[in-house]
Amino acid sequence: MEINTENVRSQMRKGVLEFCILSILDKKEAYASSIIDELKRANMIVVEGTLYPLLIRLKNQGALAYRWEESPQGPPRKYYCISEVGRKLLQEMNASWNDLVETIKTLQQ
Amino acid sequence: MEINTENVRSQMRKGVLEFCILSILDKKEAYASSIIDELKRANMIVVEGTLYPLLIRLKNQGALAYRWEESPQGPPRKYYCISEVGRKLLQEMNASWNDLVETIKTLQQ
DNA sequence: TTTGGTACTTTGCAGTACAAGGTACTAAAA
DNA sequence: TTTTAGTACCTTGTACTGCAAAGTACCAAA
Repeated sequence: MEINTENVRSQMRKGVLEFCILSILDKKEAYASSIIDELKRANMIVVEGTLYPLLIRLKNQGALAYRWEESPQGPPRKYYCISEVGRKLLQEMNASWNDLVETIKTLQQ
Repeated sequence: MEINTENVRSQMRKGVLEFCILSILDKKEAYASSIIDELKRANMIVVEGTLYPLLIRLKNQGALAYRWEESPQGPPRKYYCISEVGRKLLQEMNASWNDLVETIKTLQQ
């Protein structure tokens, strides 16, 4: 078996992606492609097949809402925004993330 | 659907667990139960059914080796220690982790 | 010889991310 | 008019990871 750096990173992304999406949408509403662009800028590569189901999942949980908007070019866009439930979830994720960072620090001493 | 804090934390642990195990074994060799104890102290709850397969996986990848040792009480223990391959893997995981922490910081600004 | 504690192992399931392919709308080029 | 390129959304099947639950085995004390 070989060591695969990409897989290591991919596995670490698990469970953090939702946190990232909510963080992005906490600042301003956005549609899928623009979210992917922002994640890319932050060095977090994510593909469509990952993001779309995730957005739908969060919407079904009541953490997000969306509205359609015409695009200046191309098909209409689905703009997502965070809800009250989503903000609450984001707070919990923030706490969980900070705990995890502390845990790792502890283990490395 | 309900928001489940435990699930949030559990998902975040994914992909980080291997990193934690390697970090622990990088300091000193240990057997499964003692690893679980150390993780618990660091606030990272992990159960046997998770840890044992993970240790076997890492051993099959060549990242770990083990030796049997008699226990003062009870059945013999399987002491694991990190290998050269494991150290290399740990270095990569360290880099990936630091990148991820930076990424999250970026997204929260 | 039975009970309780320690330790290792396996099987089946659930959740997440990815790869790959598909649909549909718009506008510009042929 | 038809074709092509670009944008955007969606779905299906697969791989990997962690967890719950149950099982095996060793040892010592009651």
